[in-house]
Amino acid sequence: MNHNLPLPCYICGPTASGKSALALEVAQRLDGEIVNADAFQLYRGLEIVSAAPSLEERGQVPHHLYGVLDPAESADAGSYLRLAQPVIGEIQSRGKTPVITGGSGLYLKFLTHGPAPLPTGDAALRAALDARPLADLVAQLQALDPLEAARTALQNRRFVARALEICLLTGGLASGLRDQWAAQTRELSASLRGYVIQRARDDLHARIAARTRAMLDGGALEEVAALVRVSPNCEKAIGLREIRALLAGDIDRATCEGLINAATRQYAKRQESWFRREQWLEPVHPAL
RNA sequence: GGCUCGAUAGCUCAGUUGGUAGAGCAGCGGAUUGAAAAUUCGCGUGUCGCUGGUUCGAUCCCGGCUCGAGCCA
Repeated sequence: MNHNLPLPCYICGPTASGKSALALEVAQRLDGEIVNADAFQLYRGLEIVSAAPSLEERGQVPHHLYGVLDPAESADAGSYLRLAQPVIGEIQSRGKTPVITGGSGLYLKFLTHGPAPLPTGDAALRAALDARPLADLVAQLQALDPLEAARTALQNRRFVARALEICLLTGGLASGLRDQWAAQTRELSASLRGYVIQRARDDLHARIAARTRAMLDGGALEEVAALVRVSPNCEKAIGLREIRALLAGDIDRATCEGLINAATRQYAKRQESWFRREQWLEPVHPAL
């Protein structure tokens, strides 16, 4: 590691906690540039629904990796890492501080702790695995890699299929590869710096409700209506399904708003769980 | 005004032939290294509308009251 390069600064927190605004402040103070770490703000044409920074905000400080993917493309933590690393390196090489901000915990984790030596997901294999009963997958994983099976939440189809996928793709043991990564990543947190925004639940929920309303009033319907081809990956953005149902006349506006709020609150809760474990993050409690 | 039905968790409701009650959703907590705004695990949070009566014991049975829905006037 080159110690002359500015160390990145991470700004984390649940959705609607005010990450973009804080990142802007930090970037201005540190002479930095902002790098997106949000799985959905990567997509073009999803700016409103994904609550990406406004053009006005982007004008104040250079922003990177916003709207760089077509909605028809799919992404994953690995492809994000390959996208982000050169951008971050380039910012550092110019003597600027990368201010990395976003709510996608797994993507951030790839950045901070590196990828495990595991194969990329294989769409065809996944389709084949998805077609089989969970009990089958569990039995096969237990046969191929009993240690991995013991460590896996066997009710979670995703996790079982992924573990099995690794074994089948590598012809080896998923558990062994994961151990390798765990060993090399143990001391990394010490050299990281970053902040996590923490807000009282009531406050966060109020901010979520206000933001949802502003989205629906501010062009989200038109944005969703304009989406043509959307990858299964991008399809999962909160708000897409709900706004489509509204556009189709299946639900009314109040119902749509309520559904989006609930989904967003649940997402925010999962994010808080994730970031709570990242003990290297320093909590920040913004004044209202 | 009369009759009927309903009133149980934050919401929608189930249930107890009388022994203080349980589902879904919401909520809360957890897991989580290539789908992650995904996926998944755990947790019931309650003056059973109010008030008398019967009973060893009432959320349940009976009377009255209040509120809501419907029907008849």
